[in-house]
Amino acid sequence: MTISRSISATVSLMAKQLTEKQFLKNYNVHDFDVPLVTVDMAIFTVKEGKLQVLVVKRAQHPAKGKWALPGGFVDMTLDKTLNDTAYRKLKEKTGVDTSYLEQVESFGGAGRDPRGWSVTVAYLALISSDDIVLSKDESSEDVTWVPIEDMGEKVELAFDHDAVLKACHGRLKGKVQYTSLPVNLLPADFTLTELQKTFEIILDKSVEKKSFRRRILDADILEETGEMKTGSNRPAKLYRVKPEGESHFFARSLEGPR
Amino acid sequence: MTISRSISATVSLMAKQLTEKQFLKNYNVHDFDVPLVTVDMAIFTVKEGKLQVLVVKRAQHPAKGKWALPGGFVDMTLDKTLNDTAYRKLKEKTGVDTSYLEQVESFGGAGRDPRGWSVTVAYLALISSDDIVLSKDESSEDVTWVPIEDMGEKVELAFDHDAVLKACHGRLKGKVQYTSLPVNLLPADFTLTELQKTFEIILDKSVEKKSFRRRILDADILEETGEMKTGSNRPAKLYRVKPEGESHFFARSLEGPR
DNA sequence: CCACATAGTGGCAATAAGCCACCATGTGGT
DNA sequence: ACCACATGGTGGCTTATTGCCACTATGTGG
Repeated sequence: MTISRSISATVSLMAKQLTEKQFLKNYNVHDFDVPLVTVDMAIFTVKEGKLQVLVVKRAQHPAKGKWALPGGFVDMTLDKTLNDTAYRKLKEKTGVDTSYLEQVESFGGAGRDPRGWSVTVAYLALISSDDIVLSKDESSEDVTWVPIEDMGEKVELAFDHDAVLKACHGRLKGKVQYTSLPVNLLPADFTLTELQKTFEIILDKSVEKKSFRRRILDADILEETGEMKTGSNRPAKLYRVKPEGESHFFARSLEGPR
Repeated sequence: MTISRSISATVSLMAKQLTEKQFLKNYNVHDFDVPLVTVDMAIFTVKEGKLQVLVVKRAQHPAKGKWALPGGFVDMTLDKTLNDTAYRKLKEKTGVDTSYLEQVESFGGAGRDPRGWSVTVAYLALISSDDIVLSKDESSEDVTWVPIEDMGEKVELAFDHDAVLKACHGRLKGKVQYTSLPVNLLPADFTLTELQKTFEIILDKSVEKKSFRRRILDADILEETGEMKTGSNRPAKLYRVKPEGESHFFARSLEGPR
């Protein structure tokens, strides 16, 4: 039984605690109020023509001062489910309380956090950049958007958050191939061209205009607002997502050029 | 370090322990060896023309005597990752140590287990019924296969395992639409008709023969063994999965008849 | 008032699935 | 030995969906 710790005062307590836990486990008795589980999330938005992720500078040890995905411990007094934790964290960091949210994968192991065996449940969130109200001052945390292409070189993540992010990014790219997910990255009203651009940014490749429009329109998930987006050149029809038309699955994936 | 204590004697310790944990959490110090996390799995096989799931009769409280999905606590002394736990559990229950294994979803909440807030990481496993060596006596647990269609009426699951199973079954059905997953439910060598039947059993609908064969063969994931399956009527070519041809994704989903 | 950029469409080619009839080749009964 | 039968396997057309690309439509701004 190895216990390495800097806080010497707790060492003796820990030893006893470990055996108590072991004992309790053997008798199938558990009623702890602090599950050793965290939720970490990859919150995506499209800003300045780039897919960006929200990262937070850690204010506490371990990895103090390093960038990490937003997240934290499940709070059993506040959260009834894991989803509650995810929504709470999303709200804390972005001010957004309704958005696309999806559980992606859980990462657990002895090596991923210096504090020992831990589990994190990774979530994917998509929000419109319009909705963001970054609460920089609120918790005096440094919060910022980083283009996904800059991750790894310009910004390095603590713990195994690079793997967590990779899983979330992979899920996003995968789903975009055969669903209408990207509508969740746009404001309520948008043009088809804006939607197509969003697809292209996520897939990092161009999409054929006619095919794209047919696909989306035939799916019958959008409705015209009646308004037009005016600005430069020919105005474009504005669309919004039909009620309950949120997540449509297509029979074929969005292919690239032959 | 002795672990000899009666359950009643631990009650008072429980209160202190909670505060110790709270203390530790506040200082971001965690080094417990018993994460309050379980892994539960839906182990599928196809037997007697039916998709079946492995269930275990619980030998201990809570839900003693009720059926449940196989699973259990992460053992930090044995498991380096969550996948290790899953593989260990799979081996314990079926004797199989290599098979298709995939993490599906995590379920966490205050209400899912009477012992309190808990998290389970659900896994999906596919094994060939040939490989099974049920270890009934080993842990004196009652272990049995149940056709998925009998779940709910003939067999009820403890905790929220019905939801866990539903998620795993849903994942399986979803993936079978556009991958070659079912090869993992067959023995090493099989005929195309056997593979097609497996698809049909999982999807619970018939699949067009020619379309199916084209799809699989064009994907170039199988190779002929050179042997023929003889038995009744015209013998059929035997195939096996090419090395690294395990999980092929198709551009289009497997549709039913129009 | 005209060039231009962007919105939106027509129509055919290419791809992959559905459909179904037909041929191939064993086993087993007489 | 032979033939009915069940199952394996294929040819070839139809249908559905996407790719392709040129062409038309309609505003803005000089």
